[in-house]
Amino acid sequence: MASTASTRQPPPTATPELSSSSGRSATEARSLKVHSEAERRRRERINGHLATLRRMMPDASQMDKATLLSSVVSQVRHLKRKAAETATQPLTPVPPEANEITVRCYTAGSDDRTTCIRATVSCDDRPGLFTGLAGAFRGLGLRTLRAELASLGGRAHHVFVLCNEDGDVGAGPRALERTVWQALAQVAFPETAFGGTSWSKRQRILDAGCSLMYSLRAEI
Amino acid sequence: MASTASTRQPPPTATPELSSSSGRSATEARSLKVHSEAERRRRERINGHLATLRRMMPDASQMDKATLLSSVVSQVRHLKRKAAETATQPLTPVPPEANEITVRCYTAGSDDRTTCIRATVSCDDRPGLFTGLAGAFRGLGLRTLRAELASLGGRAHHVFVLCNEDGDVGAGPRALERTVWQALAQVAFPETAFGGTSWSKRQRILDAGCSLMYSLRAEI
DNA sequence: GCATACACGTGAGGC
DNA sequence: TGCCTCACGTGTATG
Repeated sequence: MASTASTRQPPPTATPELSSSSGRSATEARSLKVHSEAERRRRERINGHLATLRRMMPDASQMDKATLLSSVVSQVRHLKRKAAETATQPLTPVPPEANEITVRCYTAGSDDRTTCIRATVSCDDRPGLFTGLAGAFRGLGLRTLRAELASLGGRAHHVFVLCNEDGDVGAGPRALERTVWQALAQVAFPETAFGGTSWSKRQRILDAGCSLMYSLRAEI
Repeated sequence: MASTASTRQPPPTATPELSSSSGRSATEARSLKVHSEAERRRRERINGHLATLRRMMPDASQMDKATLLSSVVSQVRHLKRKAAETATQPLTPVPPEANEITVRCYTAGSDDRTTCIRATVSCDDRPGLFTGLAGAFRGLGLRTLRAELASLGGRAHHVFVLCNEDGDVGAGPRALERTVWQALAQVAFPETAFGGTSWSKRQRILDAGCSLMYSLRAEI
């Protein structure tokens, strides 16, 4: 099934016996000719666009028409969703209502030497918050590779990607995560006395006093 | 041209005179029948996908097939470009090689009371740079609304959206831009003694000494 | 009448 | 061989 499709040669256009011999009047025959020619032009237009689509789709050179169109349908669906997602996500999303700090430590690159940290902070915004968070990383000897911040309606959401400057994880990734988390918590929620509240496992602590939820995720 | 296309009724499937009367053997006739039926199924598959595409495209209900396909081509092109743009833009792009600080002051919202500033900084990365820039805004009484930072290969690119905390532009937007620009320059390029170099107009200064280009843009 | 667009059945060629 | 896909010319409907 599915012959080469795009490289197929049409048979030499067997000219429909135009004149004489058949039970056709001359005008009938000519009108039939212009008709078939118009129809061929129509086919060429359609197949031209089909060929263009084939070139635009991945691995579509051997697909038959129906399969090609079906893949176009999926591709359009996929692209539409992707465009819609990224259109609302170019910057960090609208700051969520829940207060939350997440810290995840991972190794990037082919060698497992480069340790990266992804940290997010959602909290009430206030003057100096951003500076404070940035300073916290500096104090920990972490370099900021990427950062995104959105502030809206008194709420702020931050995303940071950091790396350990000396490439040394020290006491291990879990301990590093805990340290970062505590440093961020001190800046983001200074009013809350934060001890070493149960980092050992993923947990959610509902602080009834200020109606805040602090959650700590060891994985994502 | 272009009849309703999607609501067209096929003529009642004029069954090709199957048996008898024609100069066909019975097996020939039957094979011809299964052939034409297979061909119809094939057409139905293709047209089914075309109908799906028609539903997905805007205002395509009256298009003929060729026009529909041509609009699908444009749509896919458009979506691909959009997806590619936003895919590489969710974070700030790869840090450019040229050193540059841009500051633009504008009024956001329906009322012209809210003054915003968009500032970008491209420079060599170093520990504490991010903290320094964030601190510069803090020192100027500016609140950071949005921020993006990318650091790659020793280069860093920052985008900030700020607002004046007290909503007061003070000596006017141009003066504010100048102030912000100078503060950022002091952090980003401390080795360069930066005077009040010609803010008055958009300009580019090529500093031959360190092969850096500082450009200042009053508009974007 | 003319132009256009569609569905159809058929022949040809590829696995 | 049979099954599949394609291009073709035709009949027919619409404007």
